[in-house]
Amino acid sequence: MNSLPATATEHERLIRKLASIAVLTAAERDALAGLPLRLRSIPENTDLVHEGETPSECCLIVEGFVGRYKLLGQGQRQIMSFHIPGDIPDLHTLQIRVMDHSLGALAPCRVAYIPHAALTDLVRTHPGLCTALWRDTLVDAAILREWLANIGRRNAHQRLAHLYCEIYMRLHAVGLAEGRRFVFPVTQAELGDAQGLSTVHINRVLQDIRRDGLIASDGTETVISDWLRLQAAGDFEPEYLHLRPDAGAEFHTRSAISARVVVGRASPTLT
Amino acid sequence: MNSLPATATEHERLIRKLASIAVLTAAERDALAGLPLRLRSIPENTDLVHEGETPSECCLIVEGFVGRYKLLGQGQRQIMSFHIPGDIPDLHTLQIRVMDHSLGALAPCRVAYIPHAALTDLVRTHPGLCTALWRDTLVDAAILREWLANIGRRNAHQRLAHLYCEIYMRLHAVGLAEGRRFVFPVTQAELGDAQGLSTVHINRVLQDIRRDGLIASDGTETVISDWLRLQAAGDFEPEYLHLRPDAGAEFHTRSAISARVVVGRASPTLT
DNA sequence: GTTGCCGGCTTACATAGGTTAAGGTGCGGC
DNA sequence: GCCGCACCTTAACCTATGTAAGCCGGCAAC
Repeated sequence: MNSLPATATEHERLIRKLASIAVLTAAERDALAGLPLRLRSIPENTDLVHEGETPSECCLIVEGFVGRYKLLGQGQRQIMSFHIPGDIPDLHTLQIRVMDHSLGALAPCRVAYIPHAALTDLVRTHPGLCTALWRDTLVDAAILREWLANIGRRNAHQRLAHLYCEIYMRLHAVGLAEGRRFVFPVTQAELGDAQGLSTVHINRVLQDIRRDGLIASDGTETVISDWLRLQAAGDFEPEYLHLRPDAGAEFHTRSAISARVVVGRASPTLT
Repeated sequence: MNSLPATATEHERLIRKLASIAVLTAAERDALAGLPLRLRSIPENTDLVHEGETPSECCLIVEGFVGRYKLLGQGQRQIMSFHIPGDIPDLHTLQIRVMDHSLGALAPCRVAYIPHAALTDLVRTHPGLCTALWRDTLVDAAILREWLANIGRRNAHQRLAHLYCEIYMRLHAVGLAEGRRFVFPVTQAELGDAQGLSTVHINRVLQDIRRDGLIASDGTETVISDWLRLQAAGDFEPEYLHLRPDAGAEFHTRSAISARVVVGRASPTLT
């Protein structure tokens, strides 16, 4: 339950996300800002939606961290994507009614539910938003393809390095990274289920990567210690994220980040 | 080059495919039948489109077999999907201009190119087709998710069994399987690149699967010898394909298939 | 303050699948 | 009728990663 008042910030999350992958007109931003939202808090390790359901609303993640996963025959779990604030991980239910997988909160979340009807109205009256939302589902698929390549053809060290690069860039693009620092509240077991590895091996490799000075973590936050070497280690090339060239720039002015940057001379440019 | 005359059959392929995942009105079928197509023959091992390009047409596969792949840093290749006649594997370029991967002919193909402009007109005038095409890209993504689970969490035997189940059902749904028999013109090296395995291991496992009497092949054609055990071996559940319940039924009347069914008492029902 | 649990960490051992290399087969080209 | 080239097959050996088990520290519940 836990109903919270809907303030502008929830809509802002969505607008930021869509603006990171598409150009939005003022009218389109207004239309998005007018969407009816029903807010809820979701505790950790709870499903937002699960396999087999045919929801009549979509979930906009406002705060927290969500994983898309399937449970397989032998009790194994495969996590197929991570979702961050601004994402609508079940947007596809607009077109494909029945969920073929589940969405679970990996950290405590605030979620805004949007009725399907409101979204279908929106895309009917604003073809540009139809394009933007379709595009969003396609970017999701592009990320999925990269994950497939990651798991299919890269070794454990490359996989993890690649994943950290991706998460960092996506958080950065919606203003959720400060310098090279961000929170990524995922257990080693979850990393294993996402990467097709055992938690023991995740632990081994994570330690290697930290020992090599590529990433560091102080409890809740993760820091990229050497962005260039991390990209090289992960064979990472960000084109597949299809971010607009300046995505996230507005959240990362010199003054905005200087306050909390702690490690290194982290510059906000991403090359 | 090799321009061929456009007959009704090319449009029919597309209509069959979309009808397998969505309900089409007569007007929508007509609109699809009116699409301008530019036909070409593509030899084996040739790219239809490749990474980095920004095509202004989409490719409808009329005949043959296409693979979507990426080349990774160390010269490895990951095949991310197989595409069959009726598919438009680069439909996403309508919304995301630049290709982040390549499409290559795994067998000699006949391909019909459709100008982006014709498709954007189509979706503007026929919202139902916009829905159907969006849905098509989402079904593609659903298949991709299943592949991720396959590669991430299943062993080589399960992966291959699962793949054969999927290919069979997809071909069946568009009328390209005869009983339990179909052509799947893919080398063991390509299977390896699709499944994240070496070709040596593909060979080992394929022989096991044949020895166990799950599939058989007589040169160019593949036969599913034991559909129930193959599904069990692959932990296969077809919901993720989001096929309409009767997809393919019209191509598989009793008389239509009985002529060429050879192995077992292959019945066309899929349970 | 104690208890219990979860998440991180370690170790010892086991195996699925990779690598390399070589021989076989069929087929299109000359 | 032979050559060369894809593709398949087999073998020997190796290693990345899995499995099973247990320890430790922190934190929430009582």
